Amino acid sequence: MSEEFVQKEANSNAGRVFAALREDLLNGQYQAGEKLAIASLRDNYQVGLSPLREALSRLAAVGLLEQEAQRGFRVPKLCREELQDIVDLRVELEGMAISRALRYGDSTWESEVLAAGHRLKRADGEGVPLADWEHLHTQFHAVLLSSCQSAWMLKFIRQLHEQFDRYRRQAPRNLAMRKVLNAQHEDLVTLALARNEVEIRQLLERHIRLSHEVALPSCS
Amino acid sequence: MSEEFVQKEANSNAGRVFAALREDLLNGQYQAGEKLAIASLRDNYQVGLSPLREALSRLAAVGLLEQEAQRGFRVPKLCREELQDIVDLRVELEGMAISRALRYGDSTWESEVLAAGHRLKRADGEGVPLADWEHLHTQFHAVLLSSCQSAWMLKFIRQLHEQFDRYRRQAPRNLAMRKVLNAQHEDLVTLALARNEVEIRQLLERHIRLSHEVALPSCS
DNA sequence: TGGTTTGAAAAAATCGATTTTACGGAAATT
DNA sequence: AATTTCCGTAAAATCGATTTTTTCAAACCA
Repeated sequence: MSEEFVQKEANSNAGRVFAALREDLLNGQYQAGEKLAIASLRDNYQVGLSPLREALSRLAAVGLLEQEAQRGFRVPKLCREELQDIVDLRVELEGMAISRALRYGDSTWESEVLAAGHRLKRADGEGVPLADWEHLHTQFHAVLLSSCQSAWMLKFIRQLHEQFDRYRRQAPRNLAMRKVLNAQHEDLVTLALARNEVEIRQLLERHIRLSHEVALPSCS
Repeated sequence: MSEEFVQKEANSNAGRVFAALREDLLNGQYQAGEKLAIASLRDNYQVGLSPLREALSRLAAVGLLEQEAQRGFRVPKLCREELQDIVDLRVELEGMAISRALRYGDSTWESEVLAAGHRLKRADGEGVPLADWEHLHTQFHAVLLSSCQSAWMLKFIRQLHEQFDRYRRQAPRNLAMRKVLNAQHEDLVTLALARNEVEIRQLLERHIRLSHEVALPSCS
């Protein structure tokens, strides 16, 4: 997770409970479709109602929760059609972003891509907690596109990744595909440093669509 | 404005103050860069601190406000680079959306496009409040893309329109360009009903980039 | 019996008071 | 004279109590 992000959320109860709830939602700690009992959240996360409700409002605003007036908050359901929507948009937006990232990326970006790829590969083994790998994986994809010079594109892509992770982390482990996906991460680094736009776009699309296959079983 | 939207926001103080603040922010009631005094907002909008802070949190989550921990909320500045970013993304996303809208739109969609175009044209005259025209204009563009079958694309486009309006509504009136833009709305209806994908994509891009010209003076 | 009304319990939303933190100028130190 | 420290004011953030709304089951009526 990026330092600014931690910094930004760490100084207030509202920020802390937002980050904690977000993490738990992405990890499937709450059932899809489940209604959140505000009173028990208050106890579990050790905060008052005001910061808690602020966090819930923010999560609803970015689509990690649904809010019905006077009826509280609930976890959105998972459905095939939405997953397909998310994947197709990811392909389009990340395709645009990677092209621009290759165009604008400087040598600092190159070394960050290399470093993020290395950290991700190193964490692939057995002895590393899954949560750590997830963070490094998220960060790898973020760094890869970070030099695209479009703040709004990055914002939307980040939001789509969050949504996608809700699906992927619910799906059963698939070791064979995981192996292929990990190999693709290494190839992405190589193609990025080589500034091979055509091939990296193709590979990125294959990568996203393969992730889709992995995530698909999470829908009902 | 769509019925669901009104319905959704109208039942709670948090929802009402969110809608009201959003409207005022889009209309430039608050200076770009200005820090919002929460206490006076409480008086102006006649609500307590809890629903007010929920509304502010939501607005920050969608980028209509910036939040610094322990330092309250402030209105984001307007800058050329961000406007360019927003416009380029609008061209890409709305281009994708209009193609899909033509593909999936049925006869109900056709009549909605026709109706929205008619209402917009009728409100073009002198005797109609600007706020009404703005709503009809927003709705026209929303209806045009509504049949694209991608909820996330529509969500992002809506967000970009909000941001873009912050700029456009600050810019001085430009009657000549306004006339051209209004004519384009009529052509968009014609091309949509004719399902002319190539030409409507070109026109939509011209329309967006011309709006950009109109909005540009709002920066600095 | 099927459907509607009612009322108590539960949950959500809101409020006003309290606590915590940032801000800005004056005093003090180097 | 410039920088740092201190302290009072103002603002933001949080809390717990209160109000409002929903829920659901039992009672009631047709």
